[in-house]
Amino acid sequence: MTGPMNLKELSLKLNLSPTTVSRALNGYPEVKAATRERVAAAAKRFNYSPNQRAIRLATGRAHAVGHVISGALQNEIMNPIFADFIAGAGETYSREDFDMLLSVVAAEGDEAAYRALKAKGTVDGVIVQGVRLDDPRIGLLIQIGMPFVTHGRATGTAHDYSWLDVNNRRAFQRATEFLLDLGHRRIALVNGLEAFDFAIRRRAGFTDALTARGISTDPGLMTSGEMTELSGFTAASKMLDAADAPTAFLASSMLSGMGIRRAIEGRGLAMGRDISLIIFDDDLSYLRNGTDVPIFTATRSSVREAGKIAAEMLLHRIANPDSPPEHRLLEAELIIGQSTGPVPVSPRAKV
Amino acid sequence: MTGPMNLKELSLKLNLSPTTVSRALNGYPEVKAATRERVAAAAKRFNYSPNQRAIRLATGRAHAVGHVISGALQNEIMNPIFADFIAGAGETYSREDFDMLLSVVAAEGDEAAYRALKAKGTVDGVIVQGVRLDDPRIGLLIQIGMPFVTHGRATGTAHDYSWLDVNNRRAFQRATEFLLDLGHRRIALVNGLEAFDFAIRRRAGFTDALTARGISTDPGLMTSGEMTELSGFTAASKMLDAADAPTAFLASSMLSGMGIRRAIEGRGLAMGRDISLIIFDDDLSYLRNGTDVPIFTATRSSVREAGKIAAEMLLHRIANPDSPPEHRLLEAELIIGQSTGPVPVSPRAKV
DNA sequence: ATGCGATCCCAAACCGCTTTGGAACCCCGC
DNA sequence: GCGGGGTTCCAAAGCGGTTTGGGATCGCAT
Repeated sequence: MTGPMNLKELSLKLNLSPTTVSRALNGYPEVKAATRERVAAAAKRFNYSPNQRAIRLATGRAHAVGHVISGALQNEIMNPIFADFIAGAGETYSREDFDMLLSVVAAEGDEAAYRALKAKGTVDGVIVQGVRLDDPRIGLLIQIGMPFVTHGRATGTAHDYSWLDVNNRRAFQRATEFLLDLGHRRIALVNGLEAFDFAIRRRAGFTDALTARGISTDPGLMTSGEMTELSGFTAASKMLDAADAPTAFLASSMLSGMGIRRAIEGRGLAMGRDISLIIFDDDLSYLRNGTDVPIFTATRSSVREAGKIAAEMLLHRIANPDSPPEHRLLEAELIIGQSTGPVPVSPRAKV
Repeated sequence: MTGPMNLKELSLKLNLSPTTVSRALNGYPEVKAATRERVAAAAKRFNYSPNQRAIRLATGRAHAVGHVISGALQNEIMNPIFADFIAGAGETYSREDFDMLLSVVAAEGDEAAYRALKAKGTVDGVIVQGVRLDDPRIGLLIQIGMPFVTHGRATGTAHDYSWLDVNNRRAFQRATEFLLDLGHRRIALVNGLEAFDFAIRRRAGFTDALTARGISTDPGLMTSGEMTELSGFTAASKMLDAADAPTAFLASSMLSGMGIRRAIEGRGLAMGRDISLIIFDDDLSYLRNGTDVPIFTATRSSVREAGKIAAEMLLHRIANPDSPPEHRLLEAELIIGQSTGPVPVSPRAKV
């Protein structure tokens, strides 16, 4: 016995055929209960675990799903969000005993990557992250017949497909309304890159809330960029130094929110008193919004949980390829922290 | 022709045996150049790409490597570092056409995960991240005969094994010396969790430099914890408010450094003038240390690059299982930014 | 012509599992 | 005592490649 125990050896020891042993272990009905137990016991005793490579060839299924991380996303803030999303999805996969394949490909190499996954047969389906406006990947995956679920919707796509998304529009609408209710009128939006669909929806929610109250949107109060601490800092700095500065900010991420806080405090102002701030909190496992009491007022939705659910949807889709596409829209909750307060009565002193 | 083209079909079209076609495509010498070209052309024309499942079974190799993310690491700052490391490793894998398997397992479930990877034969080797003191995984992997490379060394292990590490000790020693040369004498260390080996080495480098100059280490100036913004903030706040506060900080991560900066600036002090700060910069793709000019003085070593190299080492190891273990020690470079300066002549006013 | 080593190609075994199409056996009713 | 219907098991044919062990064919020296 050189290599690990295999089916044939095991069946020899049991004086059974490989067929029966296989069936016993896989729960097929045509095997006597007593035999099944005998087989199970032997399998455990000899530490038998079936060779996945053989199973995959025999069944024609990869028992694995792929996540393609394209270069376009590597350099952006998506990265830490990806990490948590993947961790969440990974939980589902281990529970269901699926493998997770990560493909890191150069920018614009994603189409080839999906085609390769299909041709080589290494995965049964894929999860698409970082969805853009009218994302071409959706059409491609439908065309090559690869099951998939997206995290985020693609505005402008005619196809029907399975997606999981957080209600970004509603989240930012509520956050804006909350600030309006506190008396704020000059509210700034520090958005993520508006090449991504989620950012567009967030802006829509923001402007929705403003126009509903008859407040005109000011282009000088809306920026879009990578969601980093530095970009948040520079965007907020510029706005705070301008005439008619905003009294409140709405930030698309925790990291840019941290930059905005620095800009606020660097001007001798107090966050939550002089200037209010609401962030979108992806509930990242290493970027907690405070320990007990939340620091930032935030619209929160766990991206890790999203990963978990998206993976479940995909596995369901793989098991039932002909079922109609599913859609899941998660609502973000509004968490009241210490970064918001009523608009100051007297306009703050200019710096 | 229902499914994708396979070897047999292709060989029929070419009037060749599957053997010859296989050999032609895989570059074996016993096939005439003309035939080889004919085969290659046909393969391309019919869009043939060999079924990975079949290759894996036939060759007995998985052509994949695994990364096990254990629960112990999911919640900590390791996470974003992991992400970049994995992205780097992923580059190597795609270049070499290997698959990367990510297993997310519950805390303490990692041993079982490694055993399962071995038994099921889904990977040819693994990369071990987040190495701890005398890490038990090293012995385990040697015992079950799974090729591996670690990112970080495990002090206290008797085994010889392949590792890649950054010279953490030297990096922190140099950083400390740099601060000493600037005249600082009260230097604080805000370290990562000292359950991890890298943190222990960093502390060693720190104390090495101090004692070499005859400065005694002050336990009140050394903390260890998760490398988050908040933990950096609280640690620095406490130290700055104490009598005999430090004039300089050495932080184990960008994130905790950002927290320290906030504590400094929140006290009306200027970073780089009143208080100096050096961070360890993992050069994370979404946490850049400034765009043009570095913000923080830092010891920098790209964790992404480390991932790339570690993956290369592992693939080499898989291809040459009997080669002796390799060791790679990367040196961090000292980047001078705006967060350090000579110690202030007059002790700063107490807050 | 004959022998002989290269060169080029092929038939068939094999990797370790699943799955199809029976076979053997038993129980039962008529 | 025999046909029919369950139950329980098995032999063998895949899955789609790789790899072993030759078999032709050819050029060339003998």
